[in-house]
Amino acid sequence: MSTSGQPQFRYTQTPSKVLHLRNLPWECTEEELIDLCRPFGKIVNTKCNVGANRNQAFVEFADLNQAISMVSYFASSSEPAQVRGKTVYIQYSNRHEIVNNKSPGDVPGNVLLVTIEGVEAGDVSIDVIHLVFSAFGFVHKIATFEKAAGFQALIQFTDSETASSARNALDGRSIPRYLLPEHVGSCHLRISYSAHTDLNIKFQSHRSRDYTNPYLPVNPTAIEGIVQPALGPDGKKKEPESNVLLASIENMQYAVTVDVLHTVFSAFGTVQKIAIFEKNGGMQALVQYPDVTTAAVAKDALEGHCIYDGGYCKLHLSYSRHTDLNVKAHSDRSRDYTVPESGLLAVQQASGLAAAPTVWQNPQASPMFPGNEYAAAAAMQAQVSAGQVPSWDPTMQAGRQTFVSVPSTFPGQTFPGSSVPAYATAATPGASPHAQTSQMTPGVASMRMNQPALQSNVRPGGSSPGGQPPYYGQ
DNA sequence: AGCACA
Repeated sequence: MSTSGQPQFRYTQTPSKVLHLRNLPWECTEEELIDLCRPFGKIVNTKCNVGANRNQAFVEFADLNQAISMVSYFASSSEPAQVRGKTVYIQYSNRHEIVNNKSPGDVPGNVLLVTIEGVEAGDVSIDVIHLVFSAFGFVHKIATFEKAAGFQALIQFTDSETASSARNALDGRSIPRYLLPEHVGSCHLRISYSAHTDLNIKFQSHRSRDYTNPYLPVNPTAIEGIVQPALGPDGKKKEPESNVLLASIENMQYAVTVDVLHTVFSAFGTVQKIAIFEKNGGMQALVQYPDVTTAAVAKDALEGHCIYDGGYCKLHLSYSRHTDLNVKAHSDRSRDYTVPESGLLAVQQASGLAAAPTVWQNPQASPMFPGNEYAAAAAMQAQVSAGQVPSWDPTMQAGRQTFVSVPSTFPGQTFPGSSVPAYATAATPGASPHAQTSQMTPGVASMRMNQPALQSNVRPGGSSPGGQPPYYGQ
């Protein structure tokens, strides 16, 4: 192996339509780069701020001859190539195309996604973050959260120019030591752009702030130092009740889709919204009912039971801190049943249930969250605990079905004497068998859906469900 | 002033 450590520079370089530019001024912008290169041809790609000093760049021309013309021009010119008065050295790159130029996080926006490496959430207060980023302009909102990647913050500026200046100045830098606790070692900021334009901050808390709205209520449970979970009679932590249940699914041998969950949870009342997300390699879901009472009944009835026989897809339920999920109306990871849908609408109206378009609070919730599930989730409800951050993956949209059938071929799925479809459809929110909930007690092997009601409804997808009712074994 | 990204 060559271990000299000295790069072997080639003095005769193979022409490439990609040019390597050095000695650029600090944080040279793409615009400055393009201004320099544009006279020689069509620029199809760039990569700026490359190298340890971020003073190198690559430019890719559409045509090799254009690159050659630029190199040739400056090779024979008495005036060197310059940016901001600095001489720029140009040579052919040793690669022939620029790859992976712009990840989603490189597309500028007014909201930054900041990962603070090497710290825990408690080490960097939101006030410190605010202080650091306010140097570049008015910070509108901040939402912080913890993810596998570390402690992260979404920081909303007025515009992408302000956000860019903050990013350019702070990316890769560290928060000044005097702002941090003693025990914190290095703490580098990794900054990219979020796809968000406006964060949805519900409370002022130690996790989230909205500096544009001083009257926003303070979330008492989210204030640092006041977090003291209520204790139940048995002395165990008692989580506050909620109309939204957090379901974690254990031993998930089979697919658990939004539709499966809707079927299961509709047995206890109208399911308004569902969001499925991954957590620590497992699967969790948030299920929203209209009221706490219904959620409580569902929680008690379903806790510890399995969706499928054989101990598969065992449910564990707790109350979420959410009260109103902000989810895509139709995706394979989430569903908002309060949003009228063609086909559904007719059924709902026919059954006397007003399809209330006013309930659709978040027409903006659908747009792209390119892979930034943490970001999307954070904005969903900024004060949410890290353990309950829903996410969804809009990239999965392409292959989604409107209604996915419950698989009908689960081994060991016993349901004696029943061939009744397991479907509670999105069209049957009113068909929920409250009257039956008393039967839905643990220990009962089969906890059936309201079968007549279910059968009376036609699924929008039109296909005949081949599945059997979910089985709630112990 | 000397080649990114995963």
